[in-house]
Amino acid sequence: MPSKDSCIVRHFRHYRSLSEHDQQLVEALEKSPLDVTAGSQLWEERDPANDFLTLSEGWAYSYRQLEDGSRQILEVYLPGDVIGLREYAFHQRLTGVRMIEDGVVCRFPHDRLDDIFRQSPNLTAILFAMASRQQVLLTERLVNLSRRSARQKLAHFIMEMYERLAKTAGRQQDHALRLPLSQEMLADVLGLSPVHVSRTFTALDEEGLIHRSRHRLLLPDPAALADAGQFDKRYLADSLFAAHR
Amino acid sequence: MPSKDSCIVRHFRHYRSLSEHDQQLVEALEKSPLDVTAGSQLWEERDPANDFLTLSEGWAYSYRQLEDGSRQILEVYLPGDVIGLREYAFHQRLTGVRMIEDGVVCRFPHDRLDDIFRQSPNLTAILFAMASRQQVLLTERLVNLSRRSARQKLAHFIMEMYERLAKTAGRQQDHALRLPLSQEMLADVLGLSPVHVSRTFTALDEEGLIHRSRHRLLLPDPAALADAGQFDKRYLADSLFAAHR
DNA sequence: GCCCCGACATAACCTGGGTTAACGTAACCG
DNA sequence: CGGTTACGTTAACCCAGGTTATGTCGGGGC
Repeated sequence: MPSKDSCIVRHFRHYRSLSEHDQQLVEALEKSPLDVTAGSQLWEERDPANDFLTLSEGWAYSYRQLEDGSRQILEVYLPGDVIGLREYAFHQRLTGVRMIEDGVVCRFPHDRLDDIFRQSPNLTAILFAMASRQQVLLTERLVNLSRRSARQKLAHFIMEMYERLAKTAGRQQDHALRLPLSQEMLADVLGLSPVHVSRTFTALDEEGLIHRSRHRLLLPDPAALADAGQFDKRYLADSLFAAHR
Repeated sequence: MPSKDSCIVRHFRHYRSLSEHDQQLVEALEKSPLDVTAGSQLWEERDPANDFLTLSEGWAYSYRQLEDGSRQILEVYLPGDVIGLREYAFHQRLTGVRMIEDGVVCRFPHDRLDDIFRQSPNLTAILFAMASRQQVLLTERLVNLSRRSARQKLAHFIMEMYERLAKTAGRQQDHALRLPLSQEMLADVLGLSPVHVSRTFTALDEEGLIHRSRHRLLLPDPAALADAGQFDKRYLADSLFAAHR
């Protein structure tokens, strides 16, 4: 038993406090940690879908590969996220998942989720909240993709990452973030070409909205960047009332 | 008690069989049916989010209104769908929802869901499967929006509706569907301008991939249309194994 | 029968971002 | 320390789809 809560347990606690029994159930999900290296494939489209992953360390992403060779990145996962909830009702994976950097993951089977449904309505609600949150993130990404200009897309995505990281890392109000994505990956997230990502980055830089050095970004004025990207953080404000009874 | 199952109950049964008690729980969700007219707003962005809707009759859609006046339609709901699962973990609505045609809906509070979590792991799994399915639909729409041409987008959307309707209506293998959406709404679904929807419709028509009369569509060769839209129905193949134990 | 109105069609013109391709630059490696 | 490789930059050119504007058609009211 770890002296400090794992990031998964912390993620669950974000929604509601856990009973002793709940905590044991959650910790059981992390029984078999697995080291994975940057770029390694956690699963592939059409693989049988019988389990989920908890991401303990490192970043990951899910994507769809299209017939014409292009690729759409659907979601970027940070430590603490549960991967694969999407495919609970499917027998095949519909998306691939890869690590962005070295990290640690834990697999647990769909059946384990059914155990939780039976044993803890509290954890069930938390998991439902996580699914809800992921759907909302996806919704916002969809809007970002279809209705915003390249400049807005990039600004919005940076702000999303900035806010999500602030939450995980406990409010790093330092106006900076590490974004370990290549411009090619950003292009695949935002539905742009890598070339145009570069152009847009340069433009934001020249306007003084961001400052770049390697994979580190400085945001001199996050509010201005949020404005440039029509970023409204309400969609990240997920929470759950305390369990009644 | 209705002599025939309601479409909600049928939707639940699609995933797994229901015990007597389960069925009563589901039917309780439809206690207060409400007639609603075409175009009426079921909820608005920023409304307090304390309940869900079951859609018993008619079509509905959810959307986001952007600052610049444009609108993105996120999802089209058909009879039997549960609306609002997305916002379970939020206290505010993040999207508006409107009826496309006259219909019947039933509201039930978030708390009712917690009751279900406590009383029926079986129904819980079904609801989780529904959330999973919705996330997958959203994922596919996202890919459609960001990576496909206007022609592909329209063909894909028509095929999606064709297949979804086939499931609800019990395989209407008649190569036809009723699509009660104006071209303006289609534009807002597909991230196109109404003008270009018209152009694209005409093009598909001239190629003989579809045939139009009012809101009725004929698909002389669904397979060809699916091909034109890179439509792969795997993402609609949601199901759940029988409950074990 | 005439007017109105909303939904769709068609054409001319414009633009944001794609494409291609050449070039810089940094990290790594033998 | 020169070569390789991956990643980012910059510029020239192009096109899918947006915009604007005008026209058509069908249905409802009177």
